[in-house]
Amino acid sequence: MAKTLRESGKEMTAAATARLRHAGLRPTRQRVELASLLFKTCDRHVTAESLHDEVSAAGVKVSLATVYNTLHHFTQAGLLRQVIVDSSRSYFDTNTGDHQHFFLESEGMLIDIPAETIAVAGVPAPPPGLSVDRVDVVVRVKRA
Amino acid sequence: MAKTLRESGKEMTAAATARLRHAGLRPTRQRVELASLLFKTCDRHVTAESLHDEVSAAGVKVSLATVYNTLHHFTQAGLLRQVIVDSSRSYFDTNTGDHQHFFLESEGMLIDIPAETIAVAGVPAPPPGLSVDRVDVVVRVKRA
DNA sequence: TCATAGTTTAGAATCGTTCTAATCCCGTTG
DNA sequence: CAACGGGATTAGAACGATTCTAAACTATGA
Repeated sequence: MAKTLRESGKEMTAAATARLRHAGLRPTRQRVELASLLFKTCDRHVTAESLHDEVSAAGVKVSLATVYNTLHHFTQAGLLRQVIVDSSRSYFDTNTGDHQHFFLESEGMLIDIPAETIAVAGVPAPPPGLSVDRVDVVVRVKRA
Repeated sequence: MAKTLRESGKEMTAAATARLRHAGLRPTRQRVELASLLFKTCDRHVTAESLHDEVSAAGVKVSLATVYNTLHHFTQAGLLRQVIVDSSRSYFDTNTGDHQHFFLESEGMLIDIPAETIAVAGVPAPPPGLSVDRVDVVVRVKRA
């Protein structure tokens, strides 16, 4: 038997709520809405503005400030990862595992590259007093 | 015989002027001043603001807008390379060759990693219609 | 149900950067 | 060497992304 839209909506909400609780975040209406959108599908890359547009288009009223707050809270809680590829916008990735990215600057598009396919060798020891936090690889691509 | 300050100043200016001419850039007073500072030593990493502070501290009057214009012109001319490691500021590197970076975010500090020491293997073919422009590796480091 | 601490919000503020339009100056020409 | 023409410089306004503020709201535990 196929699920009704209402039923799958409820499931989403329940899943999002559980995910937030598990991450130690209070499941407010706004966070549940945003989490539902973000984690409905896998490997999403959003900016604050794109997510705000999306949630607005879905007929839900959430302020842009809350989208920013939520993205940061989700990131701190380990639900998202911030990707730095552009000096004027921040991207957030729903894939928090070890992986890298293709970046198509002209369209602000990110594509995941699984960690297994790429290997970085020969990273030198950092200067004394410093330790490696993580190694980011960005493969910048162009049309044609 | 040691050179006087005035003599080395003149040499700097002459070298900077030649470099600008060679790059097809009109050697204005401001560009010569900025080029002298940038290329006096090797492997510098500056932001518009840090360079503006530096040139101002040297007692030279150059507007911030000109620093931005100049950094972009130098980059287009191949004298500088833009480094994207921070979603809120742009860094410019006087080393335009193939190499990578350590980035100490807490202090906005960049350190070059020679291309030879680091190797990236297994970069997959980009999606159809796209071609690789370049591969950037950023080793994010922390204190202690 | 109540209290409280955490959330949300509109709007102002901030920051880095770019734009505008007036002025300036480098290099060429006469 | 003076005049010219177009690129370069500039102050200040404008801009876009993000953060802040302070007031209103709400999830949660007692």
